[in-house]
Amino acid sequence: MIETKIGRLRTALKDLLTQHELAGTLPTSARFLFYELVAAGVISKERHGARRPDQDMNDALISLRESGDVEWEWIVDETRSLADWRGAASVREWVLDVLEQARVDPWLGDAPQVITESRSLAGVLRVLARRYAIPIAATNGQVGGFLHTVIAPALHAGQHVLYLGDLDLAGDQIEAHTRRVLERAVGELAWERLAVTQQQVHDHGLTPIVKGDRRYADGGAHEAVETEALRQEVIVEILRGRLDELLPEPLARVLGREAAQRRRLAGLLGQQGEL
DNA sequence: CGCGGAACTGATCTTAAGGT
DNA sequence: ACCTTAAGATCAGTTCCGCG
Repeated sequence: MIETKIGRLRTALKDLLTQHELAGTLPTSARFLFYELVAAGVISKERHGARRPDQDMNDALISLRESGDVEWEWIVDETRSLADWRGAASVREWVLDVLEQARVDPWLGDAPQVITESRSLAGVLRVLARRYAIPIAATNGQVGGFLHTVIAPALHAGQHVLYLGDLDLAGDQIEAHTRRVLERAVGELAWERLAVTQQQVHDHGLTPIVKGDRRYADGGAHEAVETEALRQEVIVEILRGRLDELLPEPLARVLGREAAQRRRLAGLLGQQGEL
């Protein structure tokens, strides 16, 4: 067994992914794995030279995926997507194809909007958002146009916004800016910071790291806790718990009605023959 | 007060160089 | 030939500092 740096990283990654598999938190993202390995003390967040601290891990991850030790599907790439507008042989068949995606709104027209700072967080929360039939978006750091063109038009005054972002200087600035832009566009929102909060840092015994911000003449030293410092499992539970509290009706009942309606509609369409 | 430049947020991949 | 490390690329958008 060769104890190389990349070899150790591969082993640590493989173990970590096995844990994710057992915990049911797959897929995950490279960024989460990185922070979890940092938290576990396997790798350092400190930069040595010009190479970024996550690059060794990414190299290890790529080789694991290419060798087949890690399923490609276990890691989501938040930066890329496929736009697919293909049709079916007939409209009837198309409707049958997409019937699985048809949802009943458990929120009576007032679903909360989830907004995350990082793409990776939105990626791992997406399965939950789908189950609860709510919209989810990542700002991906500082952003302007996207808020005006996509998010604001889908929001209304008073709507619940559940925000998840880093607990640090830049994270606060990003949240404040996001909220300012959206509230100026649609009016006051029921804005709630779900994570990371000072309370969670306390409850989960998280240790803030000291970050600098070289935009500031004095070095801008400040304490910071990244969202990924809370384990993926914990973040998922935080959102799930809040959504359950906000739901006007237990989710299981709505999902039951939804499935029954789908079956009836599939039955009706099936009797129509070729249209 | 306006503006340019630098720094920051976010994510991942490729290529070159060095070592065995 | 293969493995590891180093360094670079790419993108949009916001915020802060300092200068004129």
